[in-house]
Amino acid sequence: MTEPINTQYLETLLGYNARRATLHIVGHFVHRMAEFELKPATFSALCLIGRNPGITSRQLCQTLNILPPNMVGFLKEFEHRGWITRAPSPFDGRATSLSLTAQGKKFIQRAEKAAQAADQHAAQALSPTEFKTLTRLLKKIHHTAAIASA
Amino acid sequence: MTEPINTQYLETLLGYNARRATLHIVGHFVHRMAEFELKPATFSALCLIGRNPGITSRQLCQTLNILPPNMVGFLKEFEHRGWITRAPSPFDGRATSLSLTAQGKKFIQRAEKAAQAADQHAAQALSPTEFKTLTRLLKKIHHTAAIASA
DNA sequence: TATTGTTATACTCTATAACTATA
DNA sequence: TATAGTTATAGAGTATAACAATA
Repeated sequence: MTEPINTQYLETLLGYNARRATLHIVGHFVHRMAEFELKPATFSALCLIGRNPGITSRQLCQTLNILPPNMVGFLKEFEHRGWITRAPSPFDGRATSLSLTAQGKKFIQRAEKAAQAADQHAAQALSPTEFKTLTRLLKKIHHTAAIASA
Repeated sequence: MTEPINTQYLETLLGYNARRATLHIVGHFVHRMAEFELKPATFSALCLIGRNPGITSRQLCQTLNILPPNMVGFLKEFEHRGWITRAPSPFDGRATSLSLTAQGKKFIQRAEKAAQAADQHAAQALSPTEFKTLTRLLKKIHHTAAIASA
């Protein structure tokens, strides 16, 4: 060990801090959600189906910024595990209407509790007020993208 | 188009917002830094070498949480482009001591300006105070990891 | 002609195993 | 015996091209 490494400049950058913090938070998430075999993308997709019964694959993709070919495997897995059902959309014969099964509802309910616990654990250095502030400012950032692409 | 998608629950989660915001910020970064052919990891590595002359590959890896095999290609590229020099470490015959060349210093100086501009552009929805608050809270989060692993 | 869901595939990023030379 | 740097390679995550069915 020689001298400590100077990281001061990098830590003035929003991008650097955002990337490092997200790696930390997602790391906790993946660790805690391992028992559910859910990762950020699959967890988010299941949550959205639960709160938006009848949502189509394309709507899921647009909302989560996932490309359609990469969603196919997720939905196949969800169906295979008995968490979702696919029905022809009543509005569009090309689309499929996604909903949670009773089993899927129970499962995601438990997973959502674990996700919140993972959040809290990853952000244990923050006060409740700081947690809320951080969440609000992050939301503000990624909502810029949604407005810009509308 | 049927009804709008409800994302309210997901947006209460720190992990979801952090991931989406970081994808937004890093997206801007990569776009703006394309002319320099630098991505987050290579940019950070060059910044650290610039501010820590004589740093070793291993120290770079530990500081940036990059695995040694994945650093090899970066350093090879930096050397090939004439941005860094490698010298045997005076402290340890196994290690190599990294420094920027005059050309590398000029290059990273321009790149750092562009990185700051990318940051500002990605966070244009935030006031200067909010920008500082967000940076501070993100730093607090990923510093937890550093302390926990010490 | 455009869009949904899909297959196949390529590319990038990250991770593991094993080697060499030095400590 | 342990560590620094390296090679080769495997695994995720993400991206593009092209197709059948429907609009």
